[in-house]
Amino acid sequence: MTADHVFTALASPARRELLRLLLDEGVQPAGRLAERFDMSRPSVSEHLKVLKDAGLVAETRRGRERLYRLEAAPLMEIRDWLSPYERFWRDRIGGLSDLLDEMEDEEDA
Amino acid sequence: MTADHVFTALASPARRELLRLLLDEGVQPAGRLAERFDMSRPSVSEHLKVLKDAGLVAETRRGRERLYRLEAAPLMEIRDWLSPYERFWRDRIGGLSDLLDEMEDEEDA
DNA sequence: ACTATATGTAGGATTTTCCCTACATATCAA
DNA sequence: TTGATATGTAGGGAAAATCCTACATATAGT
Repeated sequence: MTADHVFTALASPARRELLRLLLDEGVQPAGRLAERFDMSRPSVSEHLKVLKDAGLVAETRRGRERLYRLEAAPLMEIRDWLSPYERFWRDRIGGLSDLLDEMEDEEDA
Repeated sequence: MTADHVFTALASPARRELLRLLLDEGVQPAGRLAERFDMSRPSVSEHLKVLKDAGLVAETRRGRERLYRLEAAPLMEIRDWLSPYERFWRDRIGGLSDLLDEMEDEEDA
């Protein structure tokens, strides 16, 4: 459930696709999700486990199937991690921070 | 330089730390960056290469050293990827989308 | 030219990830 | 109870990531 787990979970295209499916199509049982992949069902199940450990999905048991739903909250951590960088690429267009960076660099020149 | 490369690059704590150092302290030569890590200098060099391939850093040669600078633009892609999920976790507090998700789920009930 | 410095690359050992095929478990339906 | 369905887990093999120690290359300084 740490930020590290979240970054790791997002590193896999298959897992990002799982999140997308849950976002676009809502809660679904594991089997229905697995159908969409060019991969064995147990492998998809493993990916779901990684997502669950990262807190990105939650499961609810309904009869013999398990419904997975998106838990987007951990993505807030990614957003928070990202935000300090926004300033940087916004300013680069103006070129001001470029100048500042150059000056900073002169420290060891 | 694809989004996939960026996600992969961000999956490593060492590489995220490199980005943070460049953000907080500005342009630096490879050696000064490597000093901060509990890891061999060549390993840090490899991490820098991964970041460079992802477009997250750029290098400039100055004499015998290579200055690395942050290139935050690819992080915009991450931000874009993230944005569709914002709606989701914002709404969950109100509980409205929970209801909608439940309804969507009833499709196959 | 010669030595020291800054850095990337090669090659390899270890660990981790990814994906598969069995198999176990639980539930549903007759 | 019996058989089918839905799903997770075990075990293992192949591929990729990670990190290391040499080594090669280029520049700086004397």
